[in-house]
Amino acid sequence: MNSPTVENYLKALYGLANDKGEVQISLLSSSLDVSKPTVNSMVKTLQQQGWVHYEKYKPIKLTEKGRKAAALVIRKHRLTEMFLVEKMGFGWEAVHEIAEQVEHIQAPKFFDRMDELMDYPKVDPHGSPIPDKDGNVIQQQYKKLSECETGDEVRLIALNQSSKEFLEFLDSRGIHLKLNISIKSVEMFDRSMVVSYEEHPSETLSHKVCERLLVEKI
Amino acid sequence: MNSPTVENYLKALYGLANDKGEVQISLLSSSLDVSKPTVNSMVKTLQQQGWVHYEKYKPIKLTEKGRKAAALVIRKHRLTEMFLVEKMGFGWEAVHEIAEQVEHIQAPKFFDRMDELMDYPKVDPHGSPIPDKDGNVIQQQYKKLSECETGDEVRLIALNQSSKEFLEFLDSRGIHLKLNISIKSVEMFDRSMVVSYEEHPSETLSHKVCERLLVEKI
DNA sequence: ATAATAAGTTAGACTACTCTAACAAAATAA
DNA sequence: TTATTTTGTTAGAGTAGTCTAACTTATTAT
Repeated sequence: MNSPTVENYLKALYGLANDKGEVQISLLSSSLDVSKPTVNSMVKTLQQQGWVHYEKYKPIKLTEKGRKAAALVIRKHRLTEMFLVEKMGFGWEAVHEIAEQVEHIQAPKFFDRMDELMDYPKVDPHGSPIPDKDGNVIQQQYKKLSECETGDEVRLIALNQSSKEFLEFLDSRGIHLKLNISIKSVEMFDRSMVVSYEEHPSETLSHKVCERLLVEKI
Repeated sequence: MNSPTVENYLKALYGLANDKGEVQISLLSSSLDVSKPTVNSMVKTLQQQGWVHYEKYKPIKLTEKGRKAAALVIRKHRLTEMFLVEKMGFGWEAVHEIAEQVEHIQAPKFFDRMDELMDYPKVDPHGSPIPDKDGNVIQQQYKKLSECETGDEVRLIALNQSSKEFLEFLDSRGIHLKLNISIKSVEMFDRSMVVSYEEHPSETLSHKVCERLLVEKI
């Protein structure tokens, strides 16, 4: 149906959209690691096929059809990641690369079966929500750990931009989803936080790290 | 690494090779459903890349490098088929289409993990051998049911050209791998066979069917 | 042995996706 | 407000894989 290339453009547009749902050509270009002229011509094609709204010199915006198609690609990606972790025993840092390929498979039954075998998970191994079959996403309520204060008791529910390196860092500190964290203190100087959790009575986390940990108060 | 297209050409060449390991352009053309000029030009490319031996007007032959690469694609295909049946609950008639896509994924760990989870199966759901990681295949000993005689007791170990329709036909008769079959009689006229197995005291199988059932004597 | 048929090749074109070089428009800063 | 920087566009080209039309070589049948 859609080529892997088109699916990748849609997925990127979905993820890069700002509050107005708009994306600049240069952002898409750097994000997909293709040249701006390539993006420019591809966006014209996507526009003709009804995936995006686009006018010269204006930012790109997904159409409703495009938004839904993008969500379904993300659904395939996140179901795959969850399957790889839950049913195949991969670590959460290893699954993104494989899912980047598996997400382009055109076989709804394959993904539906994964979904069924996992008993319809709501989130992927990084806490990101899995869109439903109609492309609807349940947006969770969370705040950044960096926005919390001394004395707060929180639970880790998702991650922000989870790169392989970041995930390996979290592994090394014994940090995982659903972990309960107590904030011992916040350093004024660099906004780093001293926190405790499980067998770790005192760990210091930089502001960079705290911004990527998404939590709920408990 | 290799494009899906190249992987498909290699796989087809492997499967279509005659006893000398040779394949004609027109056979590859009809098998891949692309035109002969397309095959002609693609084969020149494959030759330059060292996948095949090829000279104008001569049949195509895989090089050792090509043979191994083809076997590894087939390995990915058959591991996937087995995984879909054993671990995901698909029927043997549904797995080929999905495996056709999954086989092009470039992630050795993914297939190694399937292999491990299934405890290193030797054959796929249709009884075809799964090549090992070096591309070596253990060729099984079998004969066609059509070559057997009245009174023979045989066990079904593999299928020949298992199309979706053929597999559904077998399902409808309760025929599955490892089934023990007794040959009651062979009809001279059309070479159909009357056989019995399990709860089926008498079933007639056409010569076409019997040619595709690969068995061993017991 | 020649005619008919099948198989293979060449030439030229097309689509999808990509690039670089050069230039134009928009946004930002002095 | 003008100069500078960033962003976006156009033009032109390239690669992988595909096609049809026309032709040649090889095989098969008479």
